[in-house]
Order: sequence, then structure tokens, then C-alpha cells
Amino acid sequence: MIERREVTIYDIAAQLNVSPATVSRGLRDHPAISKKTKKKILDCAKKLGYRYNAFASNLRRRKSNTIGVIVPRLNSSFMSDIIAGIEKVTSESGYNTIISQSLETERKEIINATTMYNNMVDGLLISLAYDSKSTEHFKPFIEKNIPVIFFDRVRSLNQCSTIIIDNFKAAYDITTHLIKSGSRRIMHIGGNLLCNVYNDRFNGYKKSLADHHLTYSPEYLIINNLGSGDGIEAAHAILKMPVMPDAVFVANDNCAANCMIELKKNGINIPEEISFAGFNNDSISGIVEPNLTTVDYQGFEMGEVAAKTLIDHLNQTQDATRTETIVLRHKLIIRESSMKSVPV
Amino acid sequence: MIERREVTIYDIAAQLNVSPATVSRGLRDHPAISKKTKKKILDCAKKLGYRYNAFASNLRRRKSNTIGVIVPRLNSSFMSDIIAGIEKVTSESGYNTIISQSLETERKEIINATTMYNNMVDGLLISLAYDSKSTEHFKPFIEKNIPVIFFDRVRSLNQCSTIIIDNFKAAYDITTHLIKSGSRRIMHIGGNLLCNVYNDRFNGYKKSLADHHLTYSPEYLIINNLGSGDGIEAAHAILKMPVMPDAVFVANDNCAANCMIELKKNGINIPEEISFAGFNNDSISGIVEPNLTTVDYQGFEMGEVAAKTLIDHLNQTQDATRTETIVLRHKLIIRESSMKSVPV
DNA sequence: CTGTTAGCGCATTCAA
DNA sequence: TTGAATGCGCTAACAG
Repeated sequence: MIERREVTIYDIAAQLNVSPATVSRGLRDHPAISKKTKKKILDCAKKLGYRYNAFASNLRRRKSNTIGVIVPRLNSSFMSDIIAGIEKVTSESGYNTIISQSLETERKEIINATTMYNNMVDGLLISLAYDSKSTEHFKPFIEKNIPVIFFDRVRSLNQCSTIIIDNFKAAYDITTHLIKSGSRRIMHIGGNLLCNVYNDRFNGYKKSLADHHLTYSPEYLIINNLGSGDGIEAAHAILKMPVMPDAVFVANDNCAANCMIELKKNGINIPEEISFAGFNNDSISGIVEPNLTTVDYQGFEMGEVAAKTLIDHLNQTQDATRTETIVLRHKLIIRESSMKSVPV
Repeated sequence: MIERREVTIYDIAAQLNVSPATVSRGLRDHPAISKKTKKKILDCAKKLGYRYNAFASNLRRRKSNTIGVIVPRLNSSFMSDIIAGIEKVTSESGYNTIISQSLETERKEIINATTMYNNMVDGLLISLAYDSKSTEHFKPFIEKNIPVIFFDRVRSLNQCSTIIIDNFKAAYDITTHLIKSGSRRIMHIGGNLLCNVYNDRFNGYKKSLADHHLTYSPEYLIINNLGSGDGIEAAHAILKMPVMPDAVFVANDNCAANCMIELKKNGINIPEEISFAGFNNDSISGIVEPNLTTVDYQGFEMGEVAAKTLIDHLNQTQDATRTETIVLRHKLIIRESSMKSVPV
């Protein structure tokens, strides 16, 4: 592999008998350069096969013009929407975006955060890993005044804004809906309670039970990773219960759908015997039969808002310490899986 | 915002009365540095709040230690698996990974490729956008001897390896299966035929028809974007046909499931009246009723193989021009959606 | 095992 | 409107 030196602004400058400074300015469309020289420079750059060296520029300017994004996984349509929303805003504002996934482990989250720190992202958008407990890895950012914004899976941290939905209320409402539809023994399948999202959903569920004079029973609680397999396992656990629940509120659609299907396969009538409700309005919720009652919230919008908030922080040279919590709206989608024929 | 100078290896060197070179080496765990000095350096670095400046290093070394990945969308579980596979391999080999999505447009693909080029990725892994026709944006990489590897959605290009599955054969086999199960009027819903993946599937389908003495009829072909909505639209198109097909082979599961459900809602019996087959073995295929016959191929493995191939290219200083085409295995998953009760 | 030295390519201040 | 000069922070010869 022949390692030739890169074509630089010096090469262009030499060709054109101008100074490197002029070339630098011309390339970046600086106002104080005449149209004519600008054109000459651009043409020559193309001719020589010049490529802009982002490292040199970043090193010199001590910033990267890049926003870092860390998410637990990229594989849900919800996350993908969020990222599309983020990218829309950042690219419109002239930022690059680098994305990485923690695969739900704190270990990888820390590595990713460190890499981003060393690559001098101008700001960080993050949705936390399942088992992420520490916030140490964000300290360096905060100390250097690099804004960190949490979305969806958040942790409260001074100096950090957060973008969320009202998981408590959504869970409260969906549980209430199940109760109003005639269910009394309502079970919950949730995720790790260290995670705000699942903790809030769990608490909303409990509160609704309490407000409707139903006793919460820990036997009707399953905490798992909310994957497809977990849904199937949960179904078998339910089948073995001495008294089965008459409704299940699951903290995500994928797990809910898998659990429901497995129960159906085992002869349970949905929703007559057991009603179901999920969360996220994944496309699967409209495919599974009966269609799944769920909570809809807009990932794309969440991404946009997170990115906008970050860019606002970046632009306000002062008052960068202001912290906000933005709560986006959600809505209940009632479908057949929770429509018991039994009247209230 | 107070802009203080960064803590550098010089600061550490000064504190410790050693040379910057020693610090540089100590930090990077160079073998020729005594344990003791190494420890001193690490401690001091921590004390001063030193951060490694990746730009300076990259600038100096003229490489980034980073692999770029461009995919059409991040939102399928299949893509997410691929990326997880890629990340596994690259991170084990000490590379960073930057991911971006083209959102199925050539425009964004070009922008992303250029950004990666300017950020001096050491190699590029790419799955093409739906409407990507040009290959101009890869030329600069090839000229600079930066390996570009295509996976799944590929285009043949000198100097570029490709990782694919045998879409032709998979489609051929699945069509043959539909025929053997008693279907005669087999329809195909596919994606943009500019894309190898969809083109091959279409041709495999046609070939199987021909080999089994069935005539291919363009009226039984729908080309769309294979989204959920497209599946529903296709269902309505089918309902309006003077003679409905008795089987549909769809180029992805999501579209297939949506189409099938919509037909069911309109009173069509699946698979008795119309059999269905999809592609990808998405989780949706095991949820929809009847479960969807499909083609399984391992995204994770594809990601791993793509990344390994790339890293091989990077490591072989010579013979970097060798190009390979790797075909991964796939397998048919036969489920109820294609099990007509009608015997052959 | 450690130090000296000289850039990597660009942006920016100051001067013209 | 342009040029000269300097340094961002690190690494890799080469020389001890």
C-alpha cells in the first residue's frame, strides 16, 4: 500500500500562487474572499483530488461539530424513529451524528461514552442501558460543559435535561382501562425497575389498582427483559398459576404479543379470559390477533425534541446550566385485546 | 463558557519530569516502558483530568481506527442484528464503528459516504439505499485504497468484496414450495428491481414458475416499497383482481404479514384460498396468524463476516486488491401460511 | 528504557 | 481582500 501524502491546502495554494490562508477561507466559503478566487480554489481542489481533513480542522478548532448518540439497541422501530428524528435536526443544523449502541450493558455504555468524549463530541444524547447504574461516565462531559441530554430511559442528573413521556400516567390510564373493561386480577409484566421507564409504568399500574380498591399482589408481577422469549416464558408461568389473572399489562408490545400468542396456543381465550395491553404501538401490535391495546408515543418527535434541546444548549453561550424536563404526549390505543365481551 | 486549554501529555510530562514521548508511550501501554513509570503516568493523567485527544492522534497517524457503516435504515431487527455482528468483530479488533443511515435515499448515502471519507474511516461497510444508482461516491475510497465492502444490498464494483445470500435460490425454492403445495396462480410482491436483493428474488420466482410450466404473468407482479402500508394496499389490489392469485410470495415479512391480515379481514381464507410466503424471518412472522412461511438468514453472522472480511483487507498490506464474493447460507421456514389443506 | 525533534493539515490573529 | 506565522496535541523516527 503506497502511502502518499494527502493533498493539502498548501498544494492548492502553491498551484494557484495564493496563500494557504486564502485557500482555507475559500474552501469554507468565507465572505471575505472574492468570487473569482473562490471558484479557482474549488476547481483546483477538485482537480488535485483534495479532501478536507476533518481531524486537522477539529484539532485546530478544538471541537468536532459532531453530536454523539448512545442507545441501548438499534433494533426497535421506535429507536429507529428516534434516531431519524435526531438526524433530521442535527443535519439541518450542520452537525454530524455518530451513533452507537450499548447493547443494554453498562460496560459498553461506558466505553461508548468515553470514545465519544475522546472524539470531542459537542454534545451527547443518550438513552440508558438496562443495567446502567453509575453516572460516573457522564461526569467528564459535565465538567467540560459538554451538554448531555437524556431521552426516554433517563436518570436525573444535575445539569442534564431530559426528554420523556409520562410513563406513570400512561400506565395508570391503561390499567384503569383494563379495570373499567371488567378485569379484576390484573397482572404486570415489566422491565428492570432501575429503569425509570419501567419503574414509572409499574408505579402507575399499582396506583391505578389502589385507586380502584384492588389489591396489588406481587404474585401478579413478573420482571424480565421483555424479549420475545420472555413473553413465552411468562405465558407458561401464567398457565401454572393457581388463579390466573384476567388481564395482563405488559411494558412492551413485543413481549405482550408473544405472551398472548403462547396463551392462545394453550387454549386461553383473549380477551374473554385474559385481556392484554402492551406499550409502544409497535407494528406488531396491529398484526397480532386480537390486535393489541397499547400506548402510542412518537419516537420521531422525541428524537427531534432531544436534538433541538441539545442544539439550543450549544448555542446559548451563557445560561448553559439551565436544565429542563420535557414531557411529550402519548395516547392510548384501545384495540380488541382488551375488549372483554363481559360488560362492566 | 470558559475555554481552558486541554490537559496534554506535555502537562503530564512536566509534572513528572519525563518526556512527552514517554508519556505518550505509557498511556498507550507501549512495551518499552517500565511498569513503574507507566503507573506514575496513569495516575498523574487521572489527577490532572487528562483526556486523550483522538484527533491529534488520528491526524498524526493519518488514520482513524474507525470503520464506517452505512445502512438504508436501522429499524429492522435484521439490520440491527447485522450491526451487532459488525460491532462485535470491530470492537474485538480495536476499531471504533460509526453508523449512519441513508434513509433509502442516494442523496443521503452520498453525504454520509463523504463525511466518512473526510473523517478518514479505515474502511467502509455499506448496504445500498433503495434508489442508489451511482457508484461515484465510492471512487474516492477505492482510489485511496480504502476498502469498501458491500453486504446484502450490493452492487458489483471492481475492488469491492460483497457479502450476500443466494436470493435467487431462496426465492426459487420458496416459489417451488408454493407450487408443490398446490398453488398455481402465484403472485409476487417485490421491491425496487434495481436492487440486487429484489431483482434476484424476482428472477428466482420467475425461474421456478418456468421450470414448473407455469406462465409468469405481469398482472401478478406488484413492486412497491414493502412497507406496512404497501402490504395493505397490495391486499386491496388483490381483492379487485378478476382472478385472484392462490398464493403470494412477498419479498419481506412485514409487508407480507400486513397484506395477509388485510385479506383475512376481507374474508379471504389463508392459506386455503391464498397461501403466503415472506422473507427474512422477522419476529412478526411467528406472531401473525397463520404463521408466515419465510426465509431465514442470519443478520448477525452477515455482520460478523462483513466486518471480518474488511479487517482482513486492512491487515493484508499487499494483495489488497483481491476481491471476494461470500455467499452465506439461508434456510426455508415452512409455516402454516403456506400449508394448503388441498393436497398436491 | 527514555528523550529530541519534527511534523500531521488546518484555522486564525495580526498585519498589510 | 489577502498573506505570514503560529500552534492545536500527538506520534514516530532516530538517537541516546
